[in-house]
Amino acid sequence: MARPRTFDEKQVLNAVRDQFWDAGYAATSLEDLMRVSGLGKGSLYAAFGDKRQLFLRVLNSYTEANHGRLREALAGAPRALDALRMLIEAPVDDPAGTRRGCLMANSASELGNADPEVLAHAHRTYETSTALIGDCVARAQREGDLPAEADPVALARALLAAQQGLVFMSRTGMDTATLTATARSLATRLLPTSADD
Amino acid sequence: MARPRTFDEKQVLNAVRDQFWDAGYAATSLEDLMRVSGLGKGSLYAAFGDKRQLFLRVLNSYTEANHGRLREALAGAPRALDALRMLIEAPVDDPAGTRRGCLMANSASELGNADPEVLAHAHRTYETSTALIGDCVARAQREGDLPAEADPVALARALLAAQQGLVFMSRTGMDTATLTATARSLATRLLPTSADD
DNA sequence: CTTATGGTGGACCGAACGGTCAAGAACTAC
DNA sequence: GTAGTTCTTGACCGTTCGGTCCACCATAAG
Repeated sequence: MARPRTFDEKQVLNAVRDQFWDAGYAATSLEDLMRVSGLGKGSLYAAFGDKRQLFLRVLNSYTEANHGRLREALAGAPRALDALRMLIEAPVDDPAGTRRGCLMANSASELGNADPEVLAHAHRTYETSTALIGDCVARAQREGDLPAEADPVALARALLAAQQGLVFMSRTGMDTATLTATARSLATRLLPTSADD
Repeated sequence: MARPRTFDEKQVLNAVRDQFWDAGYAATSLEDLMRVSGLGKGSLYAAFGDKRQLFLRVLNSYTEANHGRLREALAGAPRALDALRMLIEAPVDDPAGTRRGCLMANSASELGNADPEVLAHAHRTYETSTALIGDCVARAQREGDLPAEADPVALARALLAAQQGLVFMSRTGMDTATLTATARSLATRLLPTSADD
């Protein structure tokens, strides 16, 4: 009935996400968004609304994708403890050139005070992550790999904080070897097993 | 010989620091800086150079002040272990209204990809912090409060990562009680004592 | 006093910003 | 074919940006 779109929405959102991820929200101009998406201003506005709406949409799809991957990783691991270890050591695998940190964390840092919605989104994201990790901790306890007396949620929060801290250090350009050592150090202390002692 | 300045440099730098801290670098305009400092554009430029130079100067004095305070806290504590505990639990004390995170961390997140100098500064900062904390860990080991077999620097890095992670969670608006519990959870696991076991 | 020196504040600049809009192009339904 | 609808493009708008510049001012030295 009408002219069809010439762009793929997912591709555009990915390109826009990378731009925001690389430069931050404020430092990304509409011209940047036009360049990376290949769309004109009018098309961008008609399809996604203004800059902030587009950003929030990107942020949402980013965290949803992240949670999906986290869910898979935690559910798919043969032993829950392995999944938790990988969670902590994952930040290390980022190639040295692409240490952009976590888009959600970067955005919360940049826009926290100015945009309560971003802060609220970050808060919700961490709650969901905590729940996912907490379930995995409980499973590891049932599997006998973690002491049963620990509170799964408290440990999950500790793991999440440690992971975010690691992502941060990674972003500052810490060399891979040191980063790996730090991740191991944290994993060993936060995820004690009888083998470690 | 000439007209004296009518402003106090430290006051101006503090005001400017708070502005950058609240709004971030890109979202802070020269008009904002004029408002919070009470100076005209000409005075700002004559005294501190352009926006970026002023920002870098603020960042430097911020981290220096932070390291000074850290040095004092670590050196002044009767027992080193107490200082390390306080290091981890400090993020909790931030009043709920002023959860602005760490200026250095926020800046690295916002400008990391765009300004290598900021990234390098963050890297140097973390190295210095690690050294300070590492010394304190070694002292705690000498005082018999921490297992002697652990590598002080590795533990220092783990503590630093955990602390940065906590500051992050604090920034997202996590309620104080949960934040406290998370800090305790981390402190207990990263700083084990015979009493805790 | 006069003069030299540096501080101050605001007018001014070109560029870039986010956002709007209208005219035309590409498609489907008929 | 024609009509109707959506998408695309780029010109255009007012605002704000970071930065420069200069006339003016307050002081100290002589």
